[in-house]
Amino acid sequence: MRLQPSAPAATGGPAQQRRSLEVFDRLRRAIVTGELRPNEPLIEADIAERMQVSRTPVRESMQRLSAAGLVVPRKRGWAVREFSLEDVALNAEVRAGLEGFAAGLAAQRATPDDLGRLAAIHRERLGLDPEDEKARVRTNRAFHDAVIAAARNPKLTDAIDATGLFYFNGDVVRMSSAEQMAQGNADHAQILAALEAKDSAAAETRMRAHIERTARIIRSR
Amino acid sequence: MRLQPSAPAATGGPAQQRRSLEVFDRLRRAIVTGELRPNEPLIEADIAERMQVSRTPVRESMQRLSAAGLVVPRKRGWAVREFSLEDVALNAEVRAGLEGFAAGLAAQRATPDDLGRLAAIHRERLGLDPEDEKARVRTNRAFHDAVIAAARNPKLTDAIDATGLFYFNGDVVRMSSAEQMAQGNADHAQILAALEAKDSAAAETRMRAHIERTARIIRSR
DNA sequence: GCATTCTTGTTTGCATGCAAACTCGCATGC
DNA sequence: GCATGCGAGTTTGCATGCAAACAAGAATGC
Repeated sequence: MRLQPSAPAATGGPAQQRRSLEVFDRLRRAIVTGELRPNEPLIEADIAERMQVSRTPVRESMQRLSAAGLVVPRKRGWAVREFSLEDVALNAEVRAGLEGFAAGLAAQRATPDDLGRLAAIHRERLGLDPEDEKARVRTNRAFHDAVIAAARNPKLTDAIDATGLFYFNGDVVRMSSAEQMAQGNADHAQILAALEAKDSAAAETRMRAHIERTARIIRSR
Repeated sequence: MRLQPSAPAATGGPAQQRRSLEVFDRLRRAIVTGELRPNEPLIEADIAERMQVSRTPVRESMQRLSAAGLVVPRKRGWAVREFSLEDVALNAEVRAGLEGFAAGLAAQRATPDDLGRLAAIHRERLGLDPEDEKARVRTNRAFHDAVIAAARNPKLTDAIDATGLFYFNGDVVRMSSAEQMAQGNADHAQILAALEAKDSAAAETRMRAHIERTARIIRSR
């Protein structure tokens, strides 16, 4: 997940809300990695002590986490939001629509540079050791991000980021089998071809189908 | 804009974060209506006094406003985010993609009830006094909301809500002329027909075109 | 024995206190 | 005249205080 636009510059920033944002980030990470289990109640004083801050930054980060949909209000305080398989599938559907749309725009707007970058990522991916899970996830992300960036609409990028994730409380959904990886690469190749041909409709259709395939894999687990 | 999912039940709720959420809501309204001008710095103590609360709920609501993209961090504190015409146009593009996608899903999933509701809204709209600006805005919203609801994907609904609005700092973009209203109604009729025919592709295409038309009107102002 | 009220401890929501960071005007030096 | 440095006044970021809401168990009534 890309960081909120309000994240301060990495270095030399005004150190504005340092504690508050760090708490936000640590909690976010803890939730999406599953370290904090779904429905686990979040005790302010507890978190504050563990992170060596007062309750104030903890409370402020709760507001952000709530806005991001990662925690939900309880009668008293907050609890970790539970992401069900159904949630993930619904998200995947939205993402299919959004990323498909982005691919369609990218077909119209991608510069030769964009296309070169995409082709390079794709080539790297083809040469990958199938056992290297990390590299597979990274290059897959890179491919999708590059397509989204080529759509040249920052609002669209935000919207896609906001849908979040292909994980639910820590269990990353992965294209585990070798065939699935081959299928994914074939999809990417088709998408890339459509972008290079500036065929907007094809790019959209193929990206949508590519993500819907992933959604189906999730549903069938 | 629909309220955050974390909004408490209207009555009898646990009165949880009453002040904090009220401040959020009042500020949100003040920003989108333009009462608070773009780039206006937001002084905590000032707002707190005006709203008769302490700085704490003000600060908490800032976190939410920031997450919603309505305020941006300054070197010191926060300022009202400026929505440029360009921002609105980019948003409209995203919305065209999302609502088009929603219409496509709605064509597959709308119940007879959904279709009845939509037809009723459409009929009401046709009989409207063209001078009744409020009713036009309201029924237009109702039509779009009904289509979105028929897509039966709450995440999609959230994503559409999050893109926000057709206003920028208070200036609602309206289909001002009579022709524009007629054109809008003709679009709606076509969309409705596609939904009734369960023609997903047509519903998507027409909804997308309908919103892109609005975007073009915005751009040309 | 079961339900109901009372009691006590926890945890929140909000207010306030305080030091540090920044702003801006003014004075001083060149 | 322009730049640089200093100091008073804001305004923030975070810590802490406090009363009210809630939860859970003990005591009481039936």
